[in-house]
Amino acid sequence: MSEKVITRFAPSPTGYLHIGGARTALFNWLYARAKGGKVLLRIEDTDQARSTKGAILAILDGLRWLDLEWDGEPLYQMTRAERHREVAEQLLAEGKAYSCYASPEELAAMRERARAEGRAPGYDGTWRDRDHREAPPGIAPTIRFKAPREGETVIKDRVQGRVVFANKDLDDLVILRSDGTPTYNLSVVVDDHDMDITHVIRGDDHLTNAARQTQIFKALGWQTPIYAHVPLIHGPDGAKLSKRHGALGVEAYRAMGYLPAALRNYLVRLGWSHGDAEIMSTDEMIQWFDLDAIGRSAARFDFAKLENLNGHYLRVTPDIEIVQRLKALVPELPDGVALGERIDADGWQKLERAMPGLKERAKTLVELLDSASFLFAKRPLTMDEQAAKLLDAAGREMLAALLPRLEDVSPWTLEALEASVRSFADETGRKLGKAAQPLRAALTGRSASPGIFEVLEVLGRDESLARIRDQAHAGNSA
RNA sequence: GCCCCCUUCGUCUAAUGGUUAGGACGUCAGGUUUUCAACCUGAAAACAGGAGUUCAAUUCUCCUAGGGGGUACCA
Repeated sequence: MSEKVITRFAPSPTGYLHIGGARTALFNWLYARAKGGKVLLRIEDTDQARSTKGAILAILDGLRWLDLEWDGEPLYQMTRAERHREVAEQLLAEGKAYSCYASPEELAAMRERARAEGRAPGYDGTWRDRDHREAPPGIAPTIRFKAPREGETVIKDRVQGRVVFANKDLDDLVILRSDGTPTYNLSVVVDDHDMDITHVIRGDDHLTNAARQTQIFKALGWQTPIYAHVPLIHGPDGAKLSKRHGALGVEAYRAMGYLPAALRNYLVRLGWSHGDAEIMSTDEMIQWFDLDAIGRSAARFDFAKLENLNGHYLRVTPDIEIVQRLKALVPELPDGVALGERIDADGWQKLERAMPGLKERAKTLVELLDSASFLFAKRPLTMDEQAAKLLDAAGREMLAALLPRLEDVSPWTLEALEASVRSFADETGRKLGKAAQPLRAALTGRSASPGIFEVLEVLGRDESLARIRDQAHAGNSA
């Protein structure tokens, strides 16, 4: 085995890349990068009935979006089925495995009986020592691993510590299905060995599997990798993650307008910490990450904190990058296609110019886009409830009075506009807010927006004046 | 049922055999302000319960409770 650290992320392609999987991938990636090693990607598709092409694509896509590039080509475990079968045959030949002719019905009955009698529902070992000549005809057997019945199996885990399983509690598991395909526990052992995996970092739902795999490693005379079983992520209510709260594919987070950097930063702090560090760059994560600082208790998923982090990353991301991300995001949104058509080249330019004021205020890209909608709105604007309130008689009167002042502003720059409006407010004995709020309503249709002078400037002279006239005049005719 | 794991503010977590148990998010109250955010200041907020070890336990041990995972010809 090489000295170099080799980790692997090994998702099964039976669904999207969920948030727990994403964190596992991140931990594997970080550890490999921290130690100057490699992360391999292995698609565990030995269950052909449940694996789908779409899931594989979603997983690869999710990892790329999170910017967790793996080393080398992804390995599809099924392509190694022949090798797995060889190892199973070897075990069989060495008397460390045996053929089992029990039918699914018999197994179900066996479990039923065990439950009724209050025993562990595992396989009872019927065919372990039974003569093969008693095998029922026409039945393709499974191959079962002959697990040790006495003693204990100990796993030394970098997160969980020393965990001891009594061998009597671990039954003889199927390593080769009756159709000759390998099952998970065999494939994992063979591939982890053949791929020189040094560290297995995965969810602690695999803790029992670690014991079974250790037994197989031993039977094969191979050295086990170093294990690190990370606690799972729960939903906000402490229960298992469900679709309603967080057990979404990473693409769902992308569609909700989260930034990969924010999601990574959020996930790395779920179960791992480095003193009081909260916001950290990827380089810092790599520098600081280690297995020993991973906690042993499950964490709950908290959208509020993710949002806070996302807001932070939005504020520090360059404007042009945000525009690019929005361009990529828009088609994924509900009504996104229509929205995309409404935003022309000029619209995207306006968006970029308005970005400093917009990104300051948004928690997600979706929210940002929504607050930018005034940029693309067609006159006459529809007013939301708050905006309508601001445009009462006094508000409209103010606009009518302010209008000629603005018409005289030249050049149409933020500084000149601010000077003009401020002097207007001064001279007419108004607080700035009394002028700014109706103006904001007229220009954006809302009561909250980026700074009003930025809005005027980005909208441009003609559009701004037209929007103000719409409201000033509407007041007269009403 | 059986096996395994876990338990510090609402949430993520830090630290320690002797501390005012720290930080962050969220909440609340102020400040700033053209709105909303952001930002600044402050506040409330935790060692699951019970035994034991010890001069001393949040920290070590055990038990209980609660939560989670596993118990497939799934991974």
